[in-house]
Amino acid sequence: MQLTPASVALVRGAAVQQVHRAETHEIAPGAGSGMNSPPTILPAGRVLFWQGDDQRQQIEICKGLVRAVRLFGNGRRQILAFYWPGDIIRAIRGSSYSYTAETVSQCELRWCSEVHLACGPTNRSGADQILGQVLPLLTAIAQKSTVARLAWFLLRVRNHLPPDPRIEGVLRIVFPRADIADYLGMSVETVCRTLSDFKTRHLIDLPTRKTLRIRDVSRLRKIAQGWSAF
Amino acid sequence: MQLTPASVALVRGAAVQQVHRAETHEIAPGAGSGMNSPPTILPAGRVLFWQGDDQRQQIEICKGLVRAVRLFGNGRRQILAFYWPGDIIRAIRGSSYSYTAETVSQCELRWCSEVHLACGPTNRSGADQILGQVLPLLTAIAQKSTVARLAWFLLRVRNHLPPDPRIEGVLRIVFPRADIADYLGMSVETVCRTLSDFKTRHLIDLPTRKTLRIRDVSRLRKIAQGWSAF
DNA sequence: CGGACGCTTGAGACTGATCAAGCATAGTGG
DNA sequence: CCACTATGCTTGATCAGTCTCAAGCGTCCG
Repeated sequence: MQLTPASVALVRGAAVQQVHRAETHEIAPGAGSGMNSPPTILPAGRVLFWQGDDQRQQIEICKGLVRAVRLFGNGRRQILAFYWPGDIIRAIRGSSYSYTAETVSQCELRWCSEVHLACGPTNRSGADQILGQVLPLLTAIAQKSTVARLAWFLLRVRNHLPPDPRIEGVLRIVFPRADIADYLGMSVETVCRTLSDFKTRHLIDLPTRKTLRIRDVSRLRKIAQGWSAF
Repeated sequence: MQLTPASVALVRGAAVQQVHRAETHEIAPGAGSGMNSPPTILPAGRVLFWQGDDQRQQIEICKGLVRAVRLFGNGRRQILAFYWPGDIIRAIRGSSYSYTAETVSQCELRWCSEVHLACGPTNRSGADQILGQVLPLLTAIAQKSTVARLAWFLLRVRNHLPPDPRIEGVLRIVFPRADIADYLGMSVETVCRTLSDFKTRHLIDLPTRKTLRIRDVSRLRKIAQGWSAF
């Protein structure tokens, strides 16, 4: 059995941290030198850093998808944000309210020193960055129905999902359904059912389980705005 | 009719901002001088600053209660945090994801320059501060039942609520039920019902509508942890 | 004293979670 | 290359939890 973070989280107490740390990615060589390290390729399901770590590096995502997640003792988790190619992860240092970063898919990453990017256009603190992600999420979860939340989510990730090379206009869904569920605060079953509903209503297509085509953006927008189911 | 922020929010578009600004508190004299201004007393329901304002001052709460809230066009709102005596509000500058600050009860406030407090023990950015409030709230709303959320809330505010001078061990609930509802993402009716349930189960007392006595902290803690109703 | 507002309780409907079963897909080893 | 298996996905049935609508009550303030 391979230990994925999700399954490991079912274990309680100190053992969690132990196993967790065992599979943490070793920081790339030369990362602390002030120069950018060369890109690193990581498979899916690897941890970049743990919540509570004193993370002083920034991580640039060249390819792939990374999720920011809070893990709880009862096996549940809350995904706070997704990071897409071009994003730079700035960790929250010295805060008990930080998060764990994991690769969702295979990733090409670049560790870089904090100083190097401090003056760039993305000059925001890690807290600022996460807050910009979490505030809309909070209001979506607190105020929208599951249907509206999922529509909102699809519109948000639409511009980030990589296109499927085989069919024009089709996007590759790089995350499992469980990630959508743990991001939007709903069950996997409801995610599936609602996606099927969207398909039935010709809002989207699901050519395969891992591909998506958005057919009616404007109607999806209307659904995403309101509370009501449809 | 008196225009409270909540009722004004029912209006749409530009008019909202207009009326809103009309009742904004005028910044205390001398606030920008680098010296602390003398304490200011404000009645309940006044706005300290608006979401999107370029707020460069910090506000120390000497007495009373302030709420951080995001207002939406459809009349809904999401309360992000409460600030209690001793707290210092650091606004989020230059971010579209900032918030509005309003007095919940009569308040004694002190405007102070940002520099003055930059080296104190509360040396955290505004984003850091809000994030520390919002992350636990997000996970509470996303993962707990309404019952667990309310128990969690009561335990959180317990140490901040001012004691009622008349009866020993009784606290004054300074916020209306609607504030609890808009903070925890539930309806006012559910807040009422759940409080009544807690009373029936001897977890709390409600001597009057505005007073509260917590009778069984440990049982309340158990309820606050789990998803299950009781 | 009257009215407005906030609080409380009830009835009903409906959303969404849970449990359960079956199916598709990708990965593995013969 | 083909079973075989593990995993993730999908759909159905059921029901608890929570919202909505509605009505009544208490309290505060003019």
